Amino acid sequence: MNQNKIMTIYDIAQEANVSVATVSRVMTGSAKVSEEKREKVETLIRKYDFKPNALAKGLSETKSKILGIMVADIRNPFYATLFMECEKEAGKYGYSLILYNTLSNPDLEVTYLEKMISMRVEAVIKIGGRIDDVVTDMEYVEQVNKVANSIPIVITGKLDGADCYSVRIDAFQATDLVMEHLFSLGHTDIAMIGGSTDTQSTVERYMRYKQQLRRRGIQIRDEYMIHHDYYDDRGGYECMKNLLLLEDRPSAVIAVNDFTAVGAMRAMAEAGIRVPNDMSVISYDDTIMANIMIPKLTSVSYNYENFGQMIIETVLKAINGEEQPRLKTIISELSARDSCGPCTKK
Amino acid sequence: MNQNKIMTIYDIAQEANVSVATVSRVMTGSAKVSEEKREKVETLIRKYDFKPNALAKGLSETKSKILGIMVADIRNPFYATLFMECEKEAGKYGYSLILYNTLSNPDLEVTYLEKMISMRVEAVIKIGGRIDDVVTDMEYVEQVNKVANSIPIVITGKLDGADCYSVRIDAFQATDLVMEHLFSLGHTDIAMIGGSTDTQSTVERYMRYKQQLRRRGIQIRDEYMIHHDYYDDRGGYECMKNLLLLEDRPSAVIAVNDFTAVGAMRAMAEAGIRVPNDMSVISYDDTIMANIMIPKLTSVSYNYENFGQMIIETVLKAINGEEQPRLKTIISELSARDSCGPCTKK
DNA sequence: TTGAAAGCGCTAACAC
DNA sequence: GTGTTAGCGCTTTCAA
Repeated sequence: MNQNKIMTIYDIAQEANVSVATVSRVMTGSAKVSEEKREKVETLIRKYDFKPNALAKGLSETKSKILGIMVADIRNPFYATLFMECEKEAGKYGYSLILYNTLSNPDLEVTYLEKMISMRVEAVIKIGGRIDDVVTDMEYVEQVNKVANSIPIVITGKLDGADCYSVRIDAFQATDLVMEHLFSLGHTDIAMIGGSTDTQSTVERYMRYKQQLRRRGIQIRDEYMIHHDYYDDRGGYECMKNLLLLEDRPSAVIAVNDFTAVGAMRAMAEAGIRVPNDMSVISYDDTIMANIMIPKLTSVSYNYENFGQMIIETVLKAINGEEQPRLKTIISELSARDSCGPCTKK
Repeated sequence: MNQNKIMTIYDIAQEANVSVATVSRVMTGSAKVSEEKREKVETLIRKYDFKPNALAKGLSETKSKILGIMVADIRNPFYATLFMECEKEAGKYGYSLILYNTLSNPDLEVTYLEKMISMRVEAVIKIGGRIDDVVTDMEYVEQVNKVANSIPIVITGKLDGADCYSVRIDAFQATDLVMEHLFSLGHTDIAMIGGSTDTQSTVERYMRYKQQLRRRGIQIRDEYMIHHDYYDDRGGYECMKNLLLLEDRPSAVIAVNDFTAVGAMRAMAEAGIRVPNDMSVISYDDTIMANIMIPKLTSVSYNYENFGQMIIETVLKAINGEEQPRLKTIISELSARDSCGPCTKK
């Protein structure tokens, strides 16, 4: 195995007694070629299973046909699903995706950004991560903008001085869905748990949550809002532990993502609290986990396929220099399942 | 944004009054350069934030510094985790990963294989997928071998005529762990569910399961072995539904992966069967799901970090043409958690 | 040390 | 239609 001479168009051209230009033409279909020569060339291509060198092609055309995509952690089903949809859509246009996991490591973000530049990816897609920090780190934004200067960047977070396109979930609309669902079930004592105060999308959820309570004339209780640095099950577990310390417990709990809900439900199970009989749980993202839990989680759902398509569409337009809005918005739906029930609190 | 002239070594060379060769030398450190010129060049590099074109570099050196990786479905935490570890390890050596999801679509597998060749990835990593089919599709293997002819391929499945390197889990050893654990808890009526008869690794698990029963003089019952085409929670759910139809139910159930276990546990919950009091559940892969379930799943665990490292190590050696075994083996450990208990069946 | 120039494999402008 | 050739941006002999 390994090493049986790799073919080039020169080899093909020679054996076919034509010029490399002709070979190139039949490969790309960029110009007319006589039936006869085309036949000959195509036969050889098949014979040798010739695959043109994408690096050379990329170099020559100054387009790599590669997109770079950075996610916080591909093990999170939210990211994985979105990645897949992006891949599917990008594939239709001949693009391949280089994936980088930043693991929320600022240094890695920068390192990877540089790698992508070197690789001459035609656009970078950033899903989550530092760009969504509430307090904008100007130094970082500057880094990003330096890149954006030559390569289009599409993010799923907020903009705030960053020179990118944004395709993001409308956190307000999503939260309205949650609140209305809970209200319709008679809940008024509602808590919100998980998520960091550093993350814009989280902050917006809390903001809207408070607005909605206020609108209904329901008192806002600080002890019903519990943040956590980690968006994993541990975070949810700890938040819920704290919540359960309260004398007057809520009848419903909103978790900022499925992971958090999962952790919360563990804490509840340990405390002998039944979902949804004793307490309702609702969350965001509608990942695979929502379906897996017992009871199944009611969760805010996005049309991931649309989401991915919109990202890629934005990428493509940006690459082609087409005019388009800087900010596009994804609206959510509610996947009502089994973790929410009527308010039973007297 | 977009387009402020991208620099090349020519631009740098010109402004520094040196030749491109010199610039190249300071970038790669491939040869001595006078302190003075080096300074000048480095200053300019920093000034313009110059990043060399990886495509040109790749073309020139005929090495892309890219690895292609094909997984069945990145949404499966098993694949996601392994991907991440590979990325981490590959990054140490300057490699980036292009990820492709085959979604078990044979056509896609071939398409992606071709893309990788074009991209001149230095090696391809295949995790799961058709190469692990029990009945070897000779046509497909031929396809693979044609690739392997010029690019090293590392798989996690069986070989069987495929000209690749394999880093795989020892299914026998893993299953021994499972059986011993169950035996030690007093179980003898043990079922195995999920997984397709088309998949080698699954078949091996069933095989060893039977061997172990036989060894202990326990009767093998066909109705205790239920296969399913899908390795997801639905598969597990349906298998368990069937199992529960039985008059004489097992006291413990082995699921071929966490997903299957999860689905099975749903069916059990619906039937009012408590885990582990009424029935024990154990599975393979120890993904995030194992930790999330209530009760937490006992599952066969691999050291994913080692796994990833071994894959990359194999890749690297293959790229460098170093001699190495065709088959390397990953041994498993058991993560004992809460889903298995002593046998309570009278 | 340093520079000139060939070469990596492909595309596209140009001339025939 | 078809071939020649000049890039694309970098590395690496080969001389000097």
